[in-house]
Amino acid sequence: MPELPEVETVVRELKQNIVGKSIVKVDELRPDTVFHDFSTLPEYGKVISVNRRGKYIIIDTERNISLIVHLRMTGKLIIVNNEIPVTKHTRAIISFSDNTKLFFNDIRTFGTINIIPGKNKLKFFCKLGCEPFSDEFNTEHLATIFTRKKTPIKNLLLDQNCIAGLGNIYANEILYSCKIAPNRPANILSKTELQLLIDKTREILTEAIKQNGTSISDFRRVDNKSGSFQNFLQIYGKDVCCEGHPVKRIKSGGRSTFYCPECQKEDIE
DNA sequence: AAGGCAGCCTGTAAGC
DNA sequence: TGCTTACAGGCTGCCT
Repeated sequence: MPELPEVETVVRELKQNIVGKSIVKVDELRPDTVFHDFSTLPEYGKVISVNRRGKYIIIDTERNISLIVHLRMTGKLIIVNNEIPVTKHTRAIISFSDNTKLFFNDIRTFGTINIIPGKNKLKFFCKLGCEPFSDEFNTEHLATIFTRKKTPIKNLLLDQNCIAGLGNIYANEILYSCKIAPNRPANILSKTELQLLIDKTREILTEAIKQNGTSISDFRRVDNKSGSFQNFLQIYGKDVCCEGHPVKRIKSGGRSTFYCPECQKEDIE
């Protein structure tokens, strides 16, 4: 599942491959993939930058148009030349003037491409929470947004309006690494635990980016290669934790939650 | 207001 | 063997 490290991996590879190329057109092969408010699709010009915000990929162009891609669960951006055929999962194609193309393949069809005027970017992302690597991600900020939130901490880690970029796998890993039980109400976490949460979040995301992300089901890089962080997972999908304790699996916020009842305390230390 | 959860979708795997 | 069912999960929107 593409989460922050997987999206960051794609963004870094796109930077090397499409910056400076002119976008000729964007074709939608399946309805409800490409969204825009233009009466006719605009001229794009060259790609001037590729960036990430949360799990969104932002492609900015010369003519001040932004293509905002969300991979959701199974979306992939694959750089291809003319010889590689469209598959039944190809939802959209971004074509460049040098005849290379960027295929947007997505088995489950939840992924989207939004084409918006650059000036609307702030509005597009206005509800999104803080970036884990930003200064805004600090204990004071977390204490503020967690106040009066009795929701399990795991659910809040997944809430993109609180923190942008975490998904189910990394939320599990971060909480195990902090020895915090996933069902702990967010508002009872201590200042020390919040700091630990911040440190471990950055540590795990940094290592995952270094490993080009986690290919636990079907994440692929732009050259269709896999990431390797799945080899370093400590709790997600495991039967026993690294201390040898049995791992418990529950549903929280409708998602599989793996935790070690021995290591992850439900009470404040 | 806040929180919980169905629904969107399709491929895979398990169960009968 | 072949059908059915459960599951995976990011995000929106509805309901309580």
